[in-house]
Amino acid sequence: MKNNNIELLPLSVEFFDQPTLSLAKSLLGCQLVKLTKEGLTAGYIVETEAYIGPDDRAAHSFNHRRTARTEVMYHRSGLAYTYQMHTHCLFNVVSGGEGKPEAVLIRAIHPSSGIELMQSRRKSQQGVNLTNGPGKFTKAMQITMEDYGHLLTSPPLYIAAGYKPASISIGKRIGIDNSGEAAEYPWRFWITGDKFVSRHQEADRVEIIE
DNA sequence: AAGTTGATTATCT
DNA sequence: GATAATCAACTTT
Repeated sequence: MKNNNIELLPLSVEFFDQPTLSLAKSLLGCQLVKLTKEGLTAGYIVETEAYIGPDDRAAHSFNHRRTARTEVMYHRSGLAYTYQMHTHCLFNVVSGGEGKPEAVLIRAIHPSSGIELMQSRRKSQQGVNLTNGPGKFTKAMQITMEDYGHLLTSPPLYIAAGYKPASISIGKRIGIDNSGEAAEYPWRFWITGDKFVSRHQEADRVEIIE
């Protein structure tokens, strides 16, 4: 068995030029590709969350907190925003365009290429635990702070076309209990029924794609 | 000095 | 499968 990656070509930068909520949905089913010296890893994006600052209390850019850390959120759509959370690195796609600090957090991927390499990076885990969480797939794909600010249209890290999900579930975001009413916004999107989704909560709504 | 989440392991069902 | 306890780093003020 081998992994052929013939079709893993980057999407053009225009893809990222759409409203954040729309982009969060459009990213579902796309592939996230990371190229390293050890080889290529890729996976279908199966879970995303939209963060729409400065009015979104859960966003790092809430209240226009423009700092060294959030700086990249104020720039062009399609850049990578990575941030460190204790031992984990979390990965976001910048959206909203120049001057609007918005982003889409990628929470889970479904491996498509380089699975053996991912497993070697996460020895103790197998099956869905390989990549079913925002800190898990970054480790499996070796996405780090070095990717901060990288435009996602070229190696070593980019978004490629994937497949069109049959059904998208929509619900509340995860892990933002302290964010007031922002915690209720239905800004989490996942591919209905995919095993690699990080948490199985009830959807507020399910959209069937034609 | 305070604020910020997710991964892992263990335990019990 | 679900839940609870525990562990770990960096950014901003």
